[in-house]
Amino acid sequence: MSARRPTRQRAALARALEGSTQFSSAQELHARLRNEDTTVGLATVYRNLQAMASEGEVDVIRTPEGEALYRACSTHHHHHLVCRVCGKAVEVTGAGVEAWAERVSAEHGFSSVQHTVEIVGTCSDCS
Amino acid sequence: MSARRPTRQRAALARALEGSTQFSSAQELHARLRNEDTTVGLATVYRNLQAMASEGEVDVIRTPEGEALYRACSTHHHHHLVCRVCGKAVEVTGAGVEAWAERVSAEHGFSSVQHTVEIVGTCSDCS
DNA sequence: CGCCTAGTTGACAATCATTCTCATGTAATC
DNA sequence: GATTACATGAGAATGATTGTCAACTAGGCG
Repeated sequence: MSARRPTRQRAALARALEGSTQFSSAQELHARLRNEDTTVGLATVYRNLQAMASEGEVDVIRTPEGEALYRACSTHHHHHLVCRVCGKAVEVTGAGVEAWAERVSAEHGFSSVQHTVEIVGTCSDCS
Repeated sequence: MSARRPTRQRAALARALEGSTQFSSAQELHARLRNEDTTVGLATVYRNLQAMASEGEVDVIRTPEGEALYRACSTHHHHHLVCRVCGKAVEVTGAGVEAWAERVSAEHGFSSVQHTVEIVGTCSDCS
């Protein structure tokens, strides 16, 4: 919970994340920074992404291939609707889903549940 | 879509999958086979797992670390409630969730949608 | 302002799951 | 039994991610 120290690298990474509404891989973010003025080490990108994720500042999803994708994210609980072609992501909420997850978990005696919901499809621009 | 050829290795893998109700990684399955009489190459395990997954014979989920886990699975559409401690997995269905996913997708102009829902918690035995 | 200390960084090696390569094996067909 | 196309296995290759460790720097202190 210690306040992390603001650094040039961290700021650049945050900027790169804010600059896109789509999910990007760590590698992409690293490359994007490299193409600009700022140079940030790959390990640093990973470290900060991890830190930001555990602070809830970014969201993480996984491609079917298992690669992690990150995106700056508002802090309320929500899920994603992702275009499989262009990667565009829309945040969606669903009170019904939350309730369903709770109920199902309780029915089976599970506690401390978390859930992930990802919807993948083809958006109107790409179909 | 060609019928795959039945082989000793494929059968052994199928048996290993049937033998457990929990999700197992490809590495685990490979090790389990190795400990028994049957020896199956790691590449073969991956190849068959992949083939079986695309035929819908097994389900695939990903650990938070990105490792793929497989499990023999009945063919109807459903989701999983997984214990984060012991790995026990319960199949759950939720008509409400399906409907919600459809509606949300349509609202945003998405088509050909697929969705994944995973609920992770601590089961009664492990809490 | 100059110094100290602990958190940060970056280059690169190391890991680890997964995929690729290609020579060899084998099920199905004739 | 001969043929052929698909399957297998050993090991190399890949590629994302993590670990290592010396060099760097933000912030507090005098």
